[in-house]
Amino acid sequence: MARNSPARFAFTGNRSASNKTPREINRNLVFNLIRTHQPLSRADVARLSGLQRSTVSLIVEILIRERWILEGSTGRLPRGRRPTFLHLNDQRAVVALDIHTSQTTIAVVDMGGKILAQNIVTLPEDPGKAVVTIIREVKKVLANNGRSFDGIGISVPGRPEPNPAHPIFTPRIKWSVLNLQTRLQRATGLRVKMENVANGCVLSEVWFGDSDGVHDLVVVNVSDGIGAGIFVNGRILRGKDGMAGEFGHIQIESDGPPCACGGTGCWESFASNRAGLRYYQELSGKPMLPTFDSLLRLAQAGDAIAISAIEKMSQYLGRGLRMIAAAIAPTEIVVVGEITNAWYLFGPTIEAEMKHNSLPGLPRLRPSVEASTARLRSAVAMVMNEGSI
Amino acid sequence: MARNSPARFAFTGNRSASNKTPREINRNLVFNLIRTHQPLSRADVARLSGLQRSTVSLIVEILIRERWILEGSTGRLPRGRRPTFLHLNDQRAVVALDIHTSQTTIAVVDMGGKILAQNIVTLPEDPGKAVVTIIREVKKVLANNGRSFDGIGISVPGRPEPNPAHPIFTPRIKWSVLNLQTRLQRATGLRVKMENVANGCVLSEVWFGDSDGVHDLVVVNVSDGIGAGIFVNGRILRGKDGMAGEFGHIQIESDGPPCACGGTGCWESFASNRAGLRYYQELSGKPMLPTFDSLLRLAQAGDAIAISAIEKMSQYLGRGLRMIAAAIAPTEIVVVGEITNAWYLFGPTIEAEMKHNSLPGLPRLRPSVEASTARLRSAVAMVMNEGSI
DNA sequence: CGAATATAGTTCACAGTTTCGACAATAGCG
DNA sequence: CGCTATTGTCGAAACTGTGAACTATATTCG
Repeated sequence: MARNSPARFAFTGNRSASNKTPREINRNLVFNLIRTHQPLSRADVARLSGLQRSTVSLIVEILIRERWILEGSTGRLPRGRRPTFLHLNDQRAVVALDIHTSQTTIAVVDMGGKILAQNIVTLPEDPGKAVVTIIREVKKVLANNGRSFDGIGISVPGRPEPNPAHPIFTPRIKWSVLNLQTRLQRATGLRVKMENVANGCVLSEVWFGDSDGVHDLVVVNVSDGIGAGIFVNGRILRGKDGMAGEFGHIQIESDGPPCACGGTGCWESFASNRAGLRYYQELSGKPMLPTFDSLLRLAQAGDAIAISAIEKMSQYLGRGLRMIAAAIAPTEIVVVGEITNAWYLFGPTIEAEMKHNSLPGLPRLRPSVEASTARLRSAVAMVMNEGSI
Repeated sequence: MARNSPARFAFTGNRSASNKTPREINRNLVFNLIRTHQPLSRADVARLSGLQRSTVSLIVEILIRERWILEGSTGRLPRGRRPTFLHLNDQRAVVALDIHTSQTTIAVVDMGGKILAQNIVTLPEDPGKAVVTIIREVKKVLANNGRSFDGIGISVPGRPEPNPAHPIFTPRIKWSVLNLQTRLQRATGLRVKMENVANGCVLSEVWFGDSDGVHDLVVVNVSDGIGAGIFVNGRILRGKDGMAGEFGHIQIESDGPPCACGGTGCWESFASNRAGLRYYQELSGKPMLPTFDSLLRLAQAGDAIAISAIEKMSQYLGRGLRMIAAAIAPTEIVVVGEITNAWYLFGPTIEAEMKHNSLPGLPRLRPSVEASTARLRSAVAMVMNEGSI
């Protein structure tokens, strides 16, 4: 009656495989191993991938011919033939745009994630002029570098999913980012990719992170609003129209303040930078501070009211992260935003609030180090990643 | 400067591919096509899969030899050779267990999802006796059927993820479900798989659903508590220790009633069946009704207080679904539970509340038809699915 | 100094796949 | 009966990874 159960039937997708499929898979595997572990010899790659040395040699030959990787120096071993190290072709690079409401950074990043050049531009208020300025600056970068560029990656706040049915969900940026994408593409001839900030940071973590087993991860971007990038089962959870991860607009109190989204009591009304500034105003009775950085500086200087405001903001942050933990149960939550510049003021309160009354198995919490670097590096991942994440 | 960009580098996983890999992929593809679209001729499969007819023939030969599928009758066409229809081998079946707090259903389900036999057992309170009863009943089923069984699939409330670090999270079931799994396996020699109810319904939707492009989907199980199964990017989102989808324990009011999880103001305290019963008690001043079904019957009979209680419960359900929509942005939310037996009392209020102050792009909302069937059918998917979903 | 040992990288015959064109089987239609 | 269309099979060709044998190169030890 019982039957030995040999093969079962996995869902391997809806596309059929040809006899070229294994090469495609192994090519990706070899390249990604070199990308993340460089320098590496052919034999190293064979050991890490489980492929035969002969197969690795064939694939490496292709990758060299296509100028993705280069042969470098030879290594030294206790005995035996010396290995030839392989590494990424660092002549190939992308242009990275990191667009904020206040300022925009334009940079050159090589395929290994190294930032080779970087400058900050303040964009004009006028939508049309802003786009023109960006295009001009990008062209300047392209002209001033002898390198070949593989594309342009843009990190933007909001949700730049190209669905004509819904307007782009980019609060507080007046000009159309979608417009920018097509115009840049036409002006430069390069592939232009765009990603939400939080998703961009996820890509950076995944492409340049040192963890081999890429675990489930949520990146929470705390800024004027709060958005999250969700990485689960090896892919970014985008959802319909790219709207997944909008935890900032989840109602956490029924009698909360109104939000720009039309609702009331949204999490970001209680836990964003703007909420922190509001708390300071309410507690101090003084006029609203001009920037969140000024609140941080006050708190760092020991201002009791500023510290209280940050305390309150942190409590709500922790409560929201608890919500994310219950919904997604990631192994790790990474926080991005201005608050990471003074994490010691936030972290303990956030962690305490998360631990309070939560389900078992809380995720690790970690502030992003060098988030601006992460945003720029994400451009590489955007250009390289062909919709596979 | 610009470079034509041919191949990019997808993350295709960490395992290398051999020259047998395409066969494995195509075998799965062919089988799943036949499984979901039967009956189908070889030529049909070739058209649907994009594979050559010759390749399909080779794979079909294997599937027939391994007794997964059978050749059936021949079709009739306007002209040309008559096709031979292929269909699942309906002699192969699994045993399905649908465990509730109150009662347990045991059934025989063939690979096509047809329920061949079914009987309901009331389990003794005592943990040890309950397990013994289940094993006895399963053995009875195995003996009374001439069929060969591929395994046993069990649908349980709670989170039966096998992590020794955390106790199984199965509220209100006293005996260890993990214990049941190993003991059943030993007693029958069959592979025994277990899944949370909500995830099981997701599996049913995905394996037996008529949609080809399997979209993102969240199944919300409304019962004594509320749990959700999340299907995104072609896989179930399980999260750390299988704890993803615990929306029921997200705090939606800071001053809410205490919850069994230790927190306060959890969504399920406001929107579960128990909440509905509590509302009725509060509004009527009468003692607590014995079952949720009795509340439904009162409302169906026109009892104004019962209807009010359901109204209140529905509002909170809608609010929570809005939360799920913001977090996951699925294309569809399927509701499972007793409330689907009187959906007309709940649906309109839930939908109205969801629409109220939500982000653009709300998911479709749909009550599950025949949820008990879905739970039983999920056993097939559990047994067949080798961790690929 | 030379042999032994060990490692890196290459070569080649072979087996597993899909593809693609050719072909046989089969049916309807004029 | 011949024409056309469709299904299913066959076989050569192309692509791929495997695994053993082989070359290249370095260290160590007698």
